[in-house]
Amino acid sequence: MRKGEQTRTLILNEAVALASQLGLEGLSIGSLAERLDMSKSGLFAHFGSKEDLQLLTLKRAQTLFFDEVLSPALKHARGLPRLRALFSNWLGWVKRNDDLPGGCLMLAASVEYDDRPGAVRDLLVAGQRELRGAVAKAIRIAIDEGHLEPHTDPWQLTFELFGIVLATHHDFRLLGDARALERAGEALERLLEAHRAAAPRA
Amino acid sequence: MRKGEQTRTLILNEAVALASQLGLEGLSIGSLAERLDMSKSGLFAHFGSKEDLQLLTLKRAQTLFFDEVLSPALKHARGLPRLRALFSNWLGWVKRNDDLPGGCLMLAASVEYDDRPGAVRDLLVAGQRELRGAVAKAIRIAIDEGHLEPHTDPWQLTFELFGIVLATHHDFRLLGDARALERAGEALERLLEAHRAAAPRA
DNA sequence: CATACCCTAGTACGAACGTTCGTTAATCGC
DNA sequence: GCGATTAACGAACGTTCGTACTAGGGTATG
Repeated sequence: MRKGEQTRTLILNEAVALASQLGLEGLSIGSLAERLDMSKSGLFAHFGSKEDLQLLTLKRAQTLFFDEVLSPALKHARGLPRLRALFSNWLGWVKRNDDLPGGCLMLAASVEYDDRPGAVRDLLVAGQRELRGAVAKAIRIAIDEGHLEPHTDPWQLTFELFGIVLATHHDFRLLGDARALERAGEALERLLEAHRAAAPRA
Repeated sequence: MRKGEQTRTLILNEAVALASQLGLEGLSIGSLAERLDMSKSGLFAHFGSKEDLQLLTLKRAQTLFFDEVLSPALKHARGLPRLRALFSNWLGWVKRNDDLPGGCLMLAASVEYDDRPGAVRDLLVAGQRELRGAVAKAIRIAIDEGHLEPHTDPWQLTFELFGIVLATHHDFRLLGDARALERAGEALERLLEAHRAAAPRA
């Protein structure tokens, strides 16, 4: 890897951490440079504009998410086990503090850009659509496997799962309530129980 | 009412709208003054500092919320009717566009300040605690009335209700998905059904 | 080892930020 | 209606913002 490319990666990693605390808009080139012991201009040269930096920062966070939440879940058995793994990984992502000290960046950016049209918002929407699709697919597979009852609506269940994660994030981050994780687990179980197939096919 | 007091109210109303779009941090005194055809210094004189403006803006939004969501719900019959009214009002708050063009200000501020200690965060936490307490109380009443089964955990149910609202806000605001409101209704029904008392006492 | 390129730092810019100042104009209580 | 109080203004403060330049040193390739 070229020198520039590796410092660029270094910059983006720090940018993800900083943006998770200050938001994508609050993330400033000056403070980012200071954190990395670089000059503002030297850092800026890596990105043509601030929007580029924001987009690449968001993309980096999305990649991290898919690598650490979605991808590992695919290693688990199709159906409920995979769905549970996905949920568990997701909660792990929510509470991770090392490279996301301010909580999920996509979530923060969603609130920030939900009424600000542009490339950032488009990227957020695309990522969210991809995530929803993946969850819904996992649910559909669980139905096919006979783990969930056939009448289960994958999109509705995805919606409710997402709600649990959002509430967990909120309680864990703002209120500092660690019990939110147990609450999330309980909510998941009740949700799955309500849609559990009467008699497993296999 | 004194002259200063009424322009102050005018300022705060506009501040709530602007902050709902740009966040409490993104809300700048200059742009706010421009919107109101005032001078920056004239506006600033009403508040000793930007943090004061932020705090008063947030308080105004909280008052609006309690007046339009919680308070009207108390007029409905104790138990499930009141709980449903509360939820319905809440969804109405989420989708209102006139004075909250950028979505719920408390929610935006929560994401912005969840990792920024200070007076703003404290106010947010206090408001959230009050809200949670009110919802949990409504649930407890519904249990006492025999509408929900006695083993229902009010805090757990409050948590899950909150999750549904959060997911609705997200889908409605970021994805522009109006079906989120129907999804929320369906999720509420499933949740209430799971906790419904077998035989109503009254 | 030499050369070409790629980084990075330095400097400067106009604009916007929150804040303070002194002053004028409007409003209030008597 | 007069005098005291309050509301609003315009200008300027120092700082930080994102963004252009110009050089010079480090790195990788021939």
